[in-house]
Amino acid sequence: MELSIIDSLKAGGKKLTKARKAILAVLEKNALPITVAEVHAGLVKARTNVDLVTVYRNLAMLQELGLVNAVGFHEGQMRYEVVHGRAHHHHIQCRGCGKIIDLMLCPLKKLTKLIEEQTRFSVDGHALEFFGWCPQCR
Amino acid sequence: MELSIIDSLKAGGKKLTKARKAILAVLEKNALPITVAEVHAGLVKARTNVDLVTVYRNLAMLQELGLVNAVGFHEGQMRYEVVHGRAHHHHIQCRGCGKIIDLMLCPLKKLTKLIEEQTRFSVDGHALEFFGWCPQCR
DNA sequence: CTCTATGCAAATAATTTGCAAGCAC
DNA sequence: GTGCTTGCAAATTATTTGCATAGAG
Repeated sequence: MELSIIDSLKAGGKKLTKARKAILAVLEKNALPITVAEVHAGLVKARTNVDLVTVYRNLAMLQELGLVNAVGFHEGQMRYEVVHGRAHHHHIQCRGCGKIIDLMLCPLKKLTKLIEEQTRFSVDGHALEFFGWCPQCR
Repeated sequence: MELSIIDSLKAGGKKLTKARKAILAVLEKNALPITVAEVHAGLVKARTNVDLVTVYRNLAMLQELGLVNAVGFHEGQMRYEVVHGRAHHHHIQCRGCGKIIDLMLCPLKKLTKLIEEQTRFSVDGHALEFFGWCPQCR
């Protein structure tokens, strides 16, 4: 059985602050991974005053606890999405307009085993993103 | 048949300068993807004076021509590797020491087709990196 | 000789750090 | 009350841009 977000915070010795509730709310409202600036903008729009630095610190903390996922599209910045309650998945981004779409698939289970045997690493994660051109941009 | 690096530069209307030769030499000496700072350090060590800005500009240009590949490990900076003469492949990085290893495999050919059908994107690339702990760090 | 490429300075953008005050538990 | 959290200011790091000069073809 899976811990709730709040339980996971407690288990990590973290407090449930106004800032954290608000940041999680913004992330949960957005299905797709968003930038730190977009999280912050979402907080401002919700009339929640949270410093940008606090957003950075909490996203890093939530990532350590495994509650959010960092996604990099080679944009010069990271994007974040909530993990909780969602199936493992990947994304594709349009090189034209930057649009992102969820891909509810992952072909890497078997491969991970193989890599562990070949490299002697213990593999505990992977990043997989696709790039291309969306119907509007191509 | 594949164009040589020099021919690819010519085809792109680019000049073969001392800086470019030196940057490509540094990249070719390193089998694994290296950071911009590491490219620059390699130039300095080879007693080639090339400004860091020139390194940035040339890596961007070489990437546009498809001669180098940008790899992101969520480190806050990009890494680059030469494409020329190498088989398509991916990497794994140790979360402890940062060590990178080549993985000479790619399981994504069929999946790409499927994604194109499902999303109506035309897919022209992907990024796939693995993370874990190397034998020394785990 | 012409047009691209480079160096230098400076700007921008993303992210991190230090420290005193605030708030959750 | 105590210690984790936050805000604010400032530092750091990565990357980009403007412009005059240098160099490849």
